[in-house]
Amino acid sequence: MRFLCAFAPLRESFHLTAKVSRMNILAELRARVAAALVEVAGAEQGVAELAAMVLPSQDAKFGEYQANCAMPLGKRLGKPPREVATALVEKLNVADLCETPEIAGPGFINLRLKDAFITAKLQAALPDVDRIGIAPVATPRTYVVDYSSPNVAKPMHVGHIRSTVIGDALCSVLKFVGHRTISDNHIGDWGTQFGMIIYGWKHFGDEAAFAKAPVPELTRLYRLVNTLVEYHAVRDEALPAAATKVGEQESRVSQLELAPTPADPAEQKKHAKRISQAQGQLADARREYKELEAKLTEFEGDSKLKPLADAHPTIGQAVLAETAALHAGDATNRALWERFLPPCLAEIEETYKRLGVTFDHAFGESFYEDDLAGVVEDLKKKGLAKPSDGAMCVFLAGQDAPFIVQKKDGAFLYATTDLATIAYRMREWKPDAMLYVVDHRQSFHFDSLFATARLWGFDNVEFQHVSFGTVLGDDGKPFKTRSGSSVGLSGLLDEAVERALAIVSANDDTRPEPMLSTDERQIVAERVGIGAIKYADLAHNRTSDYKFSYDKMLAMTGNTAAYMQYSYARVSSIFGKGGVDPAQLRASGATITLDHPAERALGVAILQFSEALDRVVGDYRPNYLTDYLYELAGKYSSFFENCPVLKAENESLRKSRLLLCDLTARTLARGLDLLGIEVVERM
RNA sequence: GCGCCCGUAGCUCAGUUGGAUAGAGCAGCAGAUUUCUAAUCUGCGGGCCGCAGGUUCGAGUCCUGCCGGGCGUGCCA
Repeated sequence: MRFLCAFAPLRESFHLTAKVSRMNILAELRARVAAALVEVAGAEQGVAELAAMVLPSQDAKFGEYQANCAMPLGKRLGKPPREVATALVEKLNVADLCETPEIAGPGFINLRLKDAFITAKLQAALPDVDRIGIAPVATPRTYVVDYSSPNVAKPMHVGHIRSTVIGDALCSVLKFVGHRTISDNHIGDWGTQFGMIIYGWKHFGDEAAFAKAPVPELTRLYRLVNTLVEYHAVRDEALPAAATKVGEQESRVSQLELAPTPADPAEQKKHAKRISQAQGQLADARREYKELEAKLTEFEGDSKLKPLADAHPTIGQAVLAETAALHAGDATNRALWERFLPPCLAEIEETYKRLGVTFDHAFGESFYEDDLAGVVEDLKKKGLAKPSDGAMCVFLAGQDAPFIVQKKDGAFLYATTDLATIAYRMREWKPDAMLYVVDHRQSFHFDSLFATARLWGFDNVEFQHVSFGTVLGDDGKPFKTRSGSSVGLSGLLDEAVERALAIVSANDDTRPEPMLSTDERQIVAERVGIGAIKYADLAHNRTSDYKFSYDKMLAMTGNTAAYMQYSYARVSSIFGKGGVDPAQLRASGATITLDHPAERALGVAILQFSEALDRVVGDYRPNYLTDYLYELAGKYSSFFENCPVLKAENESLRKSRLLLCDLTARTLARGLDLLGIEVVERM
């Protein structure tokens, strides 16, 4: 399992071009600019790169898009940028899309879309109910997306949210854009944690408790064994090691303090800094020692645990032996494993059901059991793996630590399983890309894994560690319960829904006439609560850590699920209020006109949906989509404030605006759907 | 020690492969409600983008050094 990133994924521009979907406005403008660039400068000037410098404008006064390529091109050609810009504009054939391009500042080319073009595009999107006019990519790629990957030995917790939610969203977006996706939940069902459960069952198992509620019993065993193993590890290894470290730091500090003070002021400063750093490290070491000591004292004061620990002095090794026996085909352990696995999987499935997350496959680690020995053999045969300190290791250029594929006791590791998984996926699915949505702390593992896989022969596939940061609590430290254990996922969802219900009810109660029945409130609360957790996760840049806050994620203002869902409900309600059936309206031949600036801005925003999706795919960042949706909702609000719809001045204007509402609603709903968030018609 | 990541408004966070005057939400202040759902909207104040150099027509963004924080670093996943 991978639950437990940090380098940003490489920007592989050669993949970007292939991944970009069909002709949205931006892609079209880039193509037009590219053609002009060839005429002005010739094909050898890096046309694609220059054309990529057509970007959406940041300020409406510059039009909708701007081409920034005249400056660098001017540099290359040794001509004034404005002159180059003028030449480009002369050759630029965009009359069907834009007003006459304007040159501004040092050589920006500002492009303002024609109203007729906007309305034509919107009109074309109208009948396309599901895709809102977005055609699939011309050259689909095959993506394997590896996400969630919980450990079956213990309940899912807060650490699984990001992988599950981000992975699911990326899969949906990739698929919608037109790629082939294969989602695979690489469940941890074959590692050391199972040795713990097996050992626990053999010594502390309660048959009756298991019959009554299997998963809590297994969780109890896991926690118990884990505690006992930890006790011995702390007492015999960690604490002595911490003591040694304190001693080392003490002597280092005294050495530094006794050393003569350098005469040179700069050296003096460095010297003082070294001392203060060493002192800081000494304080850290002492604190760590005290913490371990306190842990030990607390444990030894526990009248139930201490005797158990004494009765199982070699539990750490015994657990590993159980794991090794399972891997070696021991009949008893195998039978236990087969007995324990189904209830664990059923429990996990419950959570996925609630989250609305599905997978094409859930090949756990155990699926690759039979392949592991062969993987190591092959690596040996190809000279990639060699023995070192009794283990089989792959030594990689530029890395101090080897990639260990087999332990000295013969057991395999997740490195082995991951390699077997890659081989399997390449053989069966022949993907163009393999995405691992796993937290940033495993970046070293994936660097090694990918490097090894390439050496092994899988060098014609894009490997991506789609890493993400940690979910933090209010204190800025990893989100934990007061007692220091990780927060269970299902409890987290419960609380979000509970709080959402209170908010929904309180709001509805303030109405002169409550709008929602008790049942409806419950449904809304479920969608708002779960949506809040998902959206909060997706709206943050995945590489940064973020603070988990119910209050913030459930807020009705700002970039939250509740606000987005509210926006959708508000748009939708217009149809009910006006007695308008969207399908009939679309078929009625009514046309869209753009008079008010707010209408125009909304129309352009709707057309830019596919650009947002392209950005998500390009960088594997769902927050680009939440940003887009938030902006779209903002544009709608502005439109809603300024442009009466049902009370429009005349019938054609009313219909035009209703069509804009329809497109907005569908875009919002589709966007949220791609993020795994459900909408409601009323809230 | 080495490697990776982060440092943006009082707080929580964005920042489109280097673009024009660095943006949201919250909090603060001032407004809008006989409403198309006010769970909303409008406006104001608030920033040596950690510090110092460098590259560039142009740097929050790229390079170097420093300061501060997080994570990782041979038999867990």
